[in-house]
Amino acid sequence: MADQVTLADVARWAGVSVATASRALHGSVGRTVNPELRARVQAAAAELNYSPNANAQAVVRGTTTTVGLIVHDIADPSAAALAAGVMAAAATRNLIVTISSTLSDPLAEVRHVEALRRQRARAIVLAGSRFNDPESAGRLAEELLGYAVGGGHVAVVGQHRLPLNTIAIDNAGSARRLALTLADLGYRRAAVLSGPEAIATSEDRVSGFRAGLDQAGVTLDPDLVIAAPFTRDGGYVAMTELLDLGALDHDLTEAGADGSGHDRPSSGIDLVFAVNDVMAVGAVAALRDRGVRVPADVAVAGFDDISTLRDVRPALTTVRLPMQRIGADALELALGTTFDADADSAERGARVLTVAGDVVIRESTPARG
Amino acid sequence: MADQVTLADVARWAGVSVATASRALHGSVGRTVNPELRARVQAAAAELNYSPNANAQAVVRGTTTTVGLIVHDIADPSAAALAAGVMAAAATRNLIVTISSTLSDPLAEVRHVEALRRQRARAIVLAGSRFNDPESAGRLAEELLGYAVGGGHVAVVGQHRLPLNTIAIDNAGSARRLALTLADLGYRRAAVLSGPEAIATSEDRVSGFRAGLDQAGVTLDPDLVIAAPFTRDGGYVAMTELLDLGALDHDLTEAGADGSGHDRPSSGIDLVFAVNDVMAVGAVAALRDRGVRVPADVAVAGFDDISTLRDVRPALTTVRLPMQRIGADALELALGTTFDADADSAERGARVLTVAGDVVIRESTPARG
DNA sequence: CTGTTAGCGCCTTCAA
DNA sequence: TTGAAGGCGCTAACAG
Repeated sequence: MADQVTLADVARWAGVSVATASRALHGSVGRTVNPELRARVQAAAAELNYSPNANAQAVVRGTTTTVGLIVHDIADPSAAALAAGVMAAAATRNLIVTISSTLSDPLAEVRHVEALRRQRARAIVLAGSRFNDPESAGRLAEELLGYAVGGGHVAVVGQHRLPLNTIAIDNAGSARRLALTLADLGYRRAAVLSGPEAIATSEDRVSGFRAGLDQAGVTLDPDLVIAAPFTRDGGYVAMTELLDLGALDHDLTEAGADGSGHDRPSSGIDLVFAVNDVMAVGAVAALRDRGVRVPADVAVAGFDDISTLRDVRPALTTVRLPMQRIGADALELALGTTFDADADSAERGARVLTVAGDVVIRESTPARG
Repeated sequence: MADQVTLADVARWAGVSVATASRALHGSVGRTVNPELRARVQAAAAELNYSPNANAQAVVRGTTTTVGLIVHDIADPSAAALAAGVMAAAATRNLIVTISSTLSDPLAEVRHVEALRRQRARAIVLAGSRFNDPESAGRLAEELLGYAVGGGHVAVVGQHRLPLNTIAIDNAGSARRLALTLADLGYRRAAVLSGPEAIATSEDRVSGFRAGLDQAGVTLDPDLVIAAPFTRDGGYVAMTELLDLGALDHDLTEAGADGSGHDRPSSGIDLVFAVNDVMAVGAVAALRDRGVRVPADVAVAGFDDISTLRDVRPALTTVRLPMQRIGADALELALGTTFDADADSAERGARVLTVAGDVVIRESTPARG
């Protein structure tokens, strides 16, 4: 490995002092340098293939040009959209973005904050799905607060109930409105495909959905809430389980058997709500594989309004969340506020932005007669 | 902003020297430290909320624990999958991943490599789609080589024809095989929806596809190759343009007008190849909006086999690329080899892995009678 | 305008 | 085993 070229090398080669070289290359404030010397320094730098050491700069300047983003899984389209938003906002400020995925490991979340803190990242945007795990939650809070007290800027996407800038996504309220709308359309027997119990986002959507149904006078049978991984395959498996439970039996047997013209007796479900679009797509696939028609035999709704899924047919009823925008806002929010350890949340200016989703009704949940 | 706690603070608080504190916390090689002292130091660190300064460590150690990944657009599912692979591989080595999107700007690619180089990133995985722009290509090569000569580890995904570790994706060959397979199925008049001309990936797929058709004795009318952005909407727009060109006219008018029973005369196309799945989906949407049935009226094929699109119907014929695996391999490849400036490509051990895609025929391109 | 001189926070010889 | 001191690459006073 060839040795790194340092500023001293450049200065020597150009016949100036390191101070001059530094000023010529990066221009100290107020200071100016002779054009001819500067040209010489720049030529030397180019000649020697010099690359300034950002770490050394960070040490002396006490700050970096890096921001950190922590997400659940970058392969999740929703997280990718958020990341794109953060990166776009970062680009306008000439900042570099470091991304890490927690892959559903609460401790990974803590480790990543810790790492970002060591790097002296200028800001951290934490969008890892919240976990319902008290221990890791405590350590996370500690780490985050330690970072913030040290002058770090933070924004949390999804409520962590911490005295930090937050973009709260109203999962519960949005799911509630979705449920109300669907009840209005005539749906009366729903099943839910939820994510892992440890993920609060999923739980909020389920409880909000249930609240909405309650409000509409529709009850949700607890046996019809199936937990599974947050993925497409999770949706497929959960839906299959639901079918094996006989949740839809009237459609496949009774309706055909009695031929009475009464379809969908109260024993069978008429609607499946998956806590995210990806799971919903998996559910639709499972239904199709079993010969169940959507929405003729059963309706399906999701959550997120993932753009790459906007073209699946039947078009999916869902709740739209502007993730890219949220990502950009999160970074701005983080960077816009400084943390003062001696003030309480409000005085300190920790701000909370609440984002509600838009219910989008599409083909997968038509009005029922 | 509260001031940062330094190692000196911790040492003072624990009543030891900074040297001892350093060794207690990170354990220098060969050196060992009294258990009791170490406990005291660790207690002090915890008490003071100490966070080691990774930048300072990087300066003195001359290396970091960061790897950089450069992609076209992280919101592109294909890139996100690659990123997930890189991150997974990085996690096993305790490395942090910095991601940046070039957003189709060739100069951004150069800037990002430059930034990563300053950060003294331990490795760079460059997967930004290659641009057919000689100037930026030259600067990119210069920057990349400068980084490699300085001891940096690099892997390039997609051939850059540089003496660097490369994971070559056989876009042309794969597209060729796709074309051959489709010709075998009976397709005779194809149109192509390509990406921006500056992106080599797109061009390779187009030329490979054309070569395959040629080999099968089918010609591709140059007027039927439409360039558009690499996105879903790009696919939609390009397909609309194609329809406005009258590429499908026989289906919508002639076939109905003459009622001769000869459907699909040689004047109309029977197949549309979009250079990636996302564009293909946009194309299908455009067709649907115009009342054209897929595959009954025209067949559609894509490229990438994006997992979230695996459930769209009709299921899309495409070429499968194992992006996640490629990402992981790319990082391993980069980290596994050291660059020796005084050797040529082969001696130096710059390795080239070629990955071919698998042609996957699905409902969108059934055999034609 | 330029050069000299302190550091920045940390690790690592080198003595003790 | 511990501590003192030098140095990593760079910037920012401070003189000249």
